[in-house]
Amino acid sequence: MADETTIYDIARRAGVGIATVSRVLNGSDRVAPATRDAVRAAMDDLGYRPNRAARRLAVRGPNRPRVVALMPMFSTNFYFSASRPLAQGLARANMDLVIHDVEDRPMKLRLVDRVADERSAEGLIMCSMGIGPERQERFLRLGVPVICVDYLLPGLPSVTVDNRAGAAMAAAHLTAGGSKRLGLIGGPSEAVAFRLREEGFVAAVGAAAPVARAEAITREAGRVAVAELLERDAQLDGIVAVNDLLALGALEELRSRGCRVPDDIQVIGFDDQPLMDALGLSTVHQPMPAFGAWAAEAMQSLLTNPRAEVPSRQLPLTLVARATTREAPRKRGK
Amino acid sequence: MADETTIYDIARRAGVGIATVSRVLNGSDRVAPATRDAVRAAMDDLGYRPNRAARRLAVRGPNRPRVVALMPMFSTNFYFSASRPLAQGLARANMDLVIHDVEDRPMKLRLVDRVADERSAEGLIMCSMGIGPERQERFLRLGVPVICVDYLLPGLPSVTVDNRAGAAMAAAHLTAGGSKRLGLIGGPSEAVAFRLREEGFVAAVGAAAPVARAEAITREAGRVAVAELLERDAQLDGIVAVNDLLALGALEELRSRGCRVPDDIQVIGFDDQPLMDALGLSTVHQPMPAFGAWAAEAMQSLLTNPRAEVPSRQLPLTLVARATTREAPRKRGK
DNA sequence: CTGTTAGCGCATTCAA
DNA sequence: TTGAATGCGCTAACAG
Repeated sequence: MADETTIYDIARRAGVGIATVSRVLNGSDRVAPATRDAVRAAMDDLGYRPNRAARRLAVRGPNRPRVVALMPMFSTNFYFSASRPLAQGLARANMDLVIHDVEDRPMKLRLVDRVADERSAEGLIMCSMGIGPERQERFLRLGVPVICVDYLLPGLPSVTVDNRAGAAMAAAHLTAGGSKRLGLIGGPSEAVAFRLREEGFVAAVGAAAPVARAEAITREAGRVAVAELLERDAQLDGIVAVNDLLALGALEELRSRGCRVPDDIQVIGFDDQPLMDALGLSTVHQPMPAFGAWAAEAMQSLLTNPRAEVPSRQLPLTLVARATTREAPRKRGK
Repeated sequence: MADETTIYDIARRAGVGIATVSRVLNGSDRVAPATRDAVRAAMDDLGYRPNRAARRLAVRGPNRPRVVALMPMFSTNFYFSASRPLAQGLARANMDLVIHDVEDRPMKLRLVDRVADERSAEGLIMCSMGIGPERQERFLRLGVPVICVDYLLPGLPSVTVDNRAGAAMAAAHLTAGGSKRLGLIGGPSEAVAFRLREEGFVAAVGAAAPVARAEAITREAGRVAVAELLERDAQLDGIVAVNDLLALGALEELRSRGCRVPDDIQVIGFDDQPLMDALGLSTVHQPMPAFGAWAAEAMQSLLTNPRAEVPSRQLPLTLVARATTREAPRKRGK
């Protein structure tokens, strides 16, 4: 918008030819110091910024594919764990990765439309979020593959886990350990994964079980949530949290109230993010790096052969029994 | 290299004009299905990939500044914590962030040269690593600002902490708590920050103190390292680790051997990465998000005004006394 | 519906 | 040391 000054402008301003401008731009030493300074002065005056696209086109720079990944980093450690293999996989395939931290829905739409409008990427990775049908259609027409990570979208390749089943598994584990009255700490409802886990829990335990939705993915929010749960039913003897941090917060609150875990109340989280083993939290393990690895591979094959058949994949969820539940630990206890 | 086919090639191959090719490329519906298919077939045959630079130039797409950040994500959680504010800050300033996970020195050099050769970025952020003088000079000539995060490089704006002082502070804390014989768990020597912390420790405690360098930044490596330390001096009663994960591993090993921490041996880490409070690890706190925030701001001002004076900044390190050391916790204990 | 013709902003010969 | 001319690959009118 504001940046429309070109080398022609500055050439005129400095009273030289565009070739000279180009020279100082590229740090050539075949320019008289005097003219160089004049050109630089002109550039400063006009607030000149070289146009990257034009430069690359002119130098016939390699046309490395670029893929942009949209992710709500806010939530958890999940994205960090998933990003690494993603970045490495794409790098190996010689592709650039642009990561955008999406804060809300409007921002998501803006970014998505931007890559479509500006053709700024040859591939799009949506993490934990969808993309409207019309936009999906648009990318299809543009020939820009879109894949989903941690989000199931019919018609698009995606990696997911069965969140419902995972939550049910967690509940069953507590029940097997002897808990009779379970409660759930849910998460912000914008996150589909949390909603699904909540559904899975309710389906398994019954609609009568108390549910408290944390407002953020923090330990503090977890503490608040258990408090709410206990207020609704002081007899609760089992807590399922849709996320490890929430479970950790619950744990802290319970302990500070003198509750013994897992003797009085069992607690289980979800994700098995790093260090949960050190903290002894029982949880549902999600193979986070596998999400990123799959995405990198899927994108690569899609960019190699646009009509490639990339099957969606459902990653396994495994229960990891540790110190906050009563059932005997099995494998994966690490 | 391999990708030199242009719309001219596919136009000829399909027996149509380049405009038509461009149309199918952009998903226009003003193309006869038959010709569309023919064009697509031609594109497939020739393995055509549109040149992004050319498209952007043609559509007069906005010339959003791009900054690439090189970081060795391998090491720790540090980069994750620092990346978020970086990404958000740059996004707010309307700049694109390309993150590269650098695995080793050769890779670093390749990437650095690439952004210089291809003029693929208007700004460069080096995390925890340097850039040779000649390359630095080259970027200067190209007018591409380079800034350093977690690495002190004379002549370049940088954010750092005083790693030496931090390690000394850690050692002093153990001493104040009564430890007489300290040992250090160092890190891989490629990482300058670890080297500096080691130096700081040695300077404070004396060259006679045992040092064991972990081969990786993992708890397992930490266990191995303490074992080595104890073998060298079974009377050790204080361990300083250059990183939290290493300290955690040490803690595990010590406990598994029946050592009581902090009664028999005090342990302190470095970084204060997330969850360290929950684990009760005493450590030296590093304001990780501040690194990213500074970088975003510095880069923005540099791109706004190339000749802006961006002063380097040294962030404060604070000691956080928790359950693995004997000194009474002060502020920041959380 | 489709082909022709101009640029987009810059790097680069090639002369001067 | 410098300037004029040419082309990079593609999109966008403008004719047909």
